[in-house]
Amino acid sequence: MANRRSHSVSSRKQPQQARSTGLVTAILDAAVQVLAREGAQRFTTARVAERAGVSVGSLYQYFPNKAAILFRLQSDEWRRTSELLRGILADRAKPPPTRLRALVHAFIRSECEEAAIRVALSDAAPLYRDAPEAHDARAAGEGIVATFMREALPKASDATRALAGELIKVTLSEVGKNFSEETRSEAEMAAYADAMADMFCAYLARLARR
Amino acid sequence: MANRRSHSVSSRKQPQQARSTGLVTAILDAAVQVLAREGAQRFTTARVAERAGVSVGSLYQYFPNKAAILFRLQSDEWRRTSELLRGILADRAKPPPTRLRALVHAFIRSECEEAAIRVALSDAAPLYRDAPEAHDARAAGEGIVATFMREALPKASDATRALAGELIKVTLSEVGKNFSEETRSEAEMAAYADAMADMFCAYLARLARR
DNA sequence: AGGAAACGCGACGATTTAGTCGTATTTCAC
DNA sequence: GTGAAATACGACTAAATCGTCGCGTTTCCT
Repeated sequence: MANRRSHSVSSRKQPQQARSTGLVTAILDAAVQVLAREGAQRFTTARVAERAGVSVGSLYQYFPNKAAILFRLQSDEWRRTSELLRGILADRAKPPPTRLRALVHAFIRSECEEAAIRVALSDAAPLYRDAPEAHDARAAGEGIVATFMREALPKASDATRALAGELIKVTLSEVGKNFSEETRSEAEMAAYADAMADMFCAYLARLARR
Repeated sequence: MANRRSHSVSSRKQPQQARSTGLVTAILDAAVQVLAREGAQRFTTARVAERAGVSVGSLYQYFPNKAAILFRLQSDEWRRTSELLRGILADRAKPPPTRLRALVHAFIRSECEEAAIRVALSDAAPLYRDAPEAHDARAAGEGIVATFMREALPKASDATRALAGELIKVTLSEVGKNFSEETRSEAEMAAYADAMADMFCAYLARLARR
C-alpha cells in the first residue's frame, strides 16, 4: 500500500486583522485559478502565491502545507454542492422521484460548469485524501441522504436504505465526475442526467415494491 | 484548462534479443510492485529500475518516459479485465440479467483483489490521460457492451441502447473503483455487488417495458 | 507615543526527479 | 574470429519543488 504521510491539513493560525483575512481569500481565489489553468500537476505554492500577489512566506502563515490549500478548496466546494442538493431534496411538495430527478440534473449541470476545477481537484486528491480531516469531511452530510431515503423507501429496512442511499450517492458523484471530464453540450447533459435519473428511479421503485 | 503536454507514450523501440524482452517484463513487474508499495506519488523511474535490477538507462531504451510505463500497465490491466468480462457476457445460456449480475460480482471482486495497484494507477492517470494513445485504448472494447445491450434491449432504439450501455459501463467502473478504495470484507463485496446489479437490472427492465 | 504582537516578505537550503550521454559489454551473422 | 548492431550501464545535469527563517513593516492597545 501507498506510503503517504498524513500531515495535518488544518489551518496554521487564524487571521486576526483585516489585511490577513483578505490575504487568505486572495490565496484561495488564486489557488482556484492556478488549479483550473495549470492543472493539478503544476499546482505549486509558489505559483499560487505569485498569482495572489503575496509571498510564499505569507502563504505558509495560514496554511501548513500545499495539501491544506487543496483540502480547503475541496471542502468549500463540497459544502456548496451539499447546500445545493439539500435544498432540492427538502422540497416536500414534490414526490421523491421528481426531486431525485431534479437533483441529478442540477448536479450534472454544476459538475460540468466547473469541470476544469473539479477535475484538477480530483487529480490532486491523493495529496490530501489520507489526512485525518478528510475522513470527517466525508462523514458529514450523511444525514441529507438518509432523510431522503426514509421518505423514498418508508417500508424498507434500515440496511437496505443505507446501502441504496450510499450506492446512489456514490454513483452520482463518481459518474458525474467522469462525465464532466469531456466538454458536453446542453443536450448531452440533459440526456445523460435523464438516463441516470431513470436508473435511480427504477431502482427505488423496485426496492419499494418488495 | 490544464496545461498538460501530451508526449507520446508509445514504446521507444522493440526489444529484439532475448535478454531485452526479459528486461522489459522485469521492468513492468517492478513497476507494478513500486506502484502498489509506494503509491503513485513515489513512483519514479529510478525506483522502478532499481527494483527491476536494471539501470535507468536501460529502462529509457524501451520506454520514452515515465508516463509510458504507467500507460502500459493500465493498458494491460484493462485488457485483462476486458477479457474477463467478455467471457461472462458471452454465455448465452443464461438470460441477460443473470449474466449482468455475474459480471458485476466478478468485477467488484477483481477490483478489490488488486485494490492497491488499481488505486495507485488511477492516481497516476493524469500523467498519461491526455496522451493520444489513451483515447484509442478507451474506444476499444466498445463492442462488448454493444453486443450485450442488443440482446438485453432488443426492442429499444440504438440511441437508448448506447446511452444505457455507456451509463452502466461507466457506473460499474467508477463506482467499483471508489468502492475498492477501502478494504472490504467478503460480505460487503457481495452486498454491494448485489445492490449494484439490482440497480442495473431494474433499469434495464424498465427500459424493456417501454 | 511607544511597545508588543501580528503581519508580510523573499532569498535560500535541502531534496527530489526526469531523462541523457559517453562508454563498456554482449550477441550474432558471416 | 570479427565487426557491427544491439544492449546495458550509471554518473551526471538541469530543473522543479516544498517549506523555513531572519528581518523589516504595520496594526493596535493603552
